[in-house]
Order: sequence, then C-alpha cells, then structure tokens
Amino acid sequence: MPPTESTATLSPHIREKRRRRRVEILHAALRAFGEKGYHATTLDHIAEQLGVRKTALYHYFPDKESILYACHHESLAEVRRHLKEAQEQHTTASDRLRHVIREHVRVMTDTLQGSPLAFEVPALSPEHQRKVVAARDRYERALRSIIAEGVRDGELRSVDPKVAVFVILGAINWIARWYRPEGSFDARELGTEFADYLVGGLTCRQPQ
Amino acid sequence: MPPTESTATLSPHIREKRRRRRVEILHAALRAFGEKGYHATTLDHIAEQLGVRKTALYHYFPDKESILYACHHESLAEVRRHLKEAQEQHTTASDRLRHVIREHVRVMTDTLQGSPLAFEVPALSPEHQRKVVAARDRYERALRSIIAEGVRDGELRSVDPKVAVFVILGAINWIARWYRPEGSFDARELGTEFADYLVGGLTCRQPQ
DNA sequence: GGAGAAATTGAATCATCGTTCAAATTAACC
DNA sequence: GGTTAATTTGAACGATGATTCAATTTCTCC
Repeated sequence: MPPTESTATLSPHIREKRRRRRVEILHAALRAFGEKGYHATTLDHIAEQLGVRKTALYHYFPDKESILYACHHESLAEVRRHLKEAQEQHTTASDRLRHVIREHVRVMTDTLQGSPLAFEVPALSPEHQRKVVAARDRYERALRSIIAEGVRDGELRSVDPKVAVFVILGAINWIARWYRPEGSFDARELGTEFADYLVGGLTCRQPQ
Repeated sequence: MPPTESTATLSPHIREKRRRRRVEILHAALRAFGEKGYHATTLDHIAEQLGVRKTALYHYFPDKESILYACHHESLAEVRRHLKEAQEQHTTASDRLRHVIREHVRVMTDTLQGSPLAFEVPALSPEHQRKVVAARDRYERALRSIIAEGVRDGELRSVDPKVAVFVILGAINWIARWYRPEGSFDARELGTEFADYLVGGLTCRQPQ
C-alpha cells in the first residue's frame, strides 16, 4: 500500500504503470485547471474525466494542491528545456526568441497543455510556491536578457525588456483560456504565428 | 430597508452615497479578483479591505456572483466606450488599434482595474454569462474587423485576425496578474509601450 | 490458479465559505 | 432632538468539496 510515496520497492512494471497513471491525472487536471481555474475545479471533475472516483486520486497524490504543483513542475521543466535549446541552437536574439515562443506555444497546445505561469501560484503551499516562483523568475529573467541583448546589439527596438516579456507571456498564457484541441487552429501554425507577431513587434523597422 | 433592490424611493443624497459605496466595493473586489481569482477570493477578504464585515456587502449586492457580474459589466462598458472613440477619432487600422490598446491598458491599470475578459466567465450565472459573453464577443469581433480591414488595405501584415486579437487581449489581460499601482511602472507609458509593441508586430515592414 | 499487493470505492468526516436573519448602531431629515 | 430609515453586525445555518479510512475489487507474478 504505497499511496503517494515510496516508489522504491516497486517492480519496474508496476512503477511504470503508476507513472503513466500519474501523467494521465496531470493531463486531466491541466485541462480542467486551464478551462475553469484551480479553485473551480473539483477532484470529482478531474476523476470523472478518467472514469474513476475522486478518492482514487489519493493513491497518486497526497492532496489537490500537490496535483497543481506537479502541473507547474512538469510544464516549467518543459519550457525551460526549450529555453536551453534556444540558447544552444541560435545566436541572434530574434532567433532565440522565436524558438522559445514557438515551443512555449506548443507546450500550451499539446496534451500536457501546461500554462506553468498562468496557473494560480497563490494556491500553492508556501513551500511549493517558493520553488515555482523561483523557477518562473529564472525563466522570465532569461527571456528578458535575451531581449536586453537584442536591444544592446541594435537588433531589437529599444523596449523595456520587462514589459516585452510580460506581453509575450501574457499572450502565450492566455492560450489556455481559448484553445481547444478539437478546435480549428493548427497547433504548429499557431506557434509560428505567435512568433512572427511577437518577434516582429520587437525588431527594428530598418535593419541598420 | 432596500438591500440590493429598489433605488427608486431614495433621496438623492442617500442614492449617491449608496452608489459610491457600491463602487468602493467593486474596486476592492476587482483588486482581489485580479490578484487571486474569483473563487480564491472570499467575501471576508473583500470586506476587510473596506474595514467592514462581510455581511455588510449583502446590503449592496444580493450575492458574490453579482459582484463579479458588476465588475464585468462596468469594465466591459468602459472598454467598449473606448472602442467607439477609436472608430470615431481615427481612420486607419493602426491608429484605431493603437487607441484601443492604449485605453484598454489604462482601464486595467486604473483604480477600476478591470479585466473584463480575464475574469472567470464560467463562474457567472447562466443569465449573466450569456450577457457577458455576448458583449465580449462584440468587442472581440470589432477588434478583429479592424485588423481584417488593415490587412485588406495592405496596411497590416497578412495575419489571422482571430489569432492577433487573442495575442492582444492575452497580453492586456495578463496585466491584472503582475501590475500593482504601487509598483514602478507608469500607467500611461505602459499603454504606449503596449500599443507600440502590439501594433508594430502587425504593420508591414516596407509600406508598399 | 492463488496469495499478496495495488487500485479503487462508498460512506463518513471536517473545514471552509456563502448566505440568512434578527438585533444593534449609525446617519438623515423634519 | 427625536423619529425613521439606512447601514452594519454577530451568531447561526447549510452546501460544497477536500480528505480519511476500512472494505472491496482488480491486478501481478510465482
């Protein structure tokens, strides 16, 4: 009876099955949180999507807040991975930005439709909140310095990087509120459109 | 004892005093909703900001949901007023867009820091929800057609107006999550920066 | 195919608000 | 200044939804 903790003594098969189930729960939770917000989402609602009773969830997570935290954790890891890619694969600020935006949009539209910065951080426990805010700040700061570099090099217009990052993340996080997988938008095109728009608004009119 | 209803038989002085109090409540509610979201906000929390017990609120609004609706109603009226201004005072798509964005940002940062499209619509009663969604859709459609016109006239890049409007409103609504009046951002500059960025991202590189 | 672990369930508990209401306080106005 | 209406309050109620737990069902694996 290892509800929630102690994955150590499990057989590989069981462990894997358990991991998959956790991911399923997170997907259901992410969808619900994105649609209605954390507080309006009941455990019943999440469980219902999985064809199960809410008490079953306690076998995988100690409480509702931990589910929210796991969502944050997963999707923050995801976007920060793409940030790293961008840094490694591109050299100019616009290319890096374009990469990050496109991939972040993809994270929002994928099954793990994560809005790691969109979800209500205040709902987290102090401990979890501290961790999430720290990770989110690292991400935001990295984006800001990409923009700041671009401005310094004359590649981008002279904008306040803080404001620019807020605009970008606002636009991206908002996706959770209107995007539905069954809708008519193509996820891949969406990322490109976002990148074109949001990078285009920062680049200089006349390349010097 | 006219709690909530029947403003008819009141003296002008009383009526005015009552109106002011309602606005105070809305401001407190808007701030709280913007920070923590509707469901995480308790009536105690709103009342506390006004130095009063939560039961006092029932003298002005029949229930919590009506406060949310009033917030929606007020701020939707506000942004749609600015939309009308934009149509009347400007002729080109970019100028109209610029006007709307700047003013919408101001609405977000002002005392009535309204995020009429940001607040959880599903929390409203079916009746109120219908009204708010209708008004919001009118607003969104108007913005889309401004952009569509600009594209048709060759003034704006060829973008999907739907996506562009989502980007713009996402960026603006996100303001409720990070802007604090006591912070270091100047509200007026903010509107201009948003407009520059978000209109700039739509305009053609080389005016034909 | 059977023993034991894992997963799920249903019933019960508990805490948190939103809401009601009668009583108390405060303001309006003649 | 006193009467009436407006406003606020404190205590109590009720609904919702998170959480606990013992019992049951379903897997795993020999």
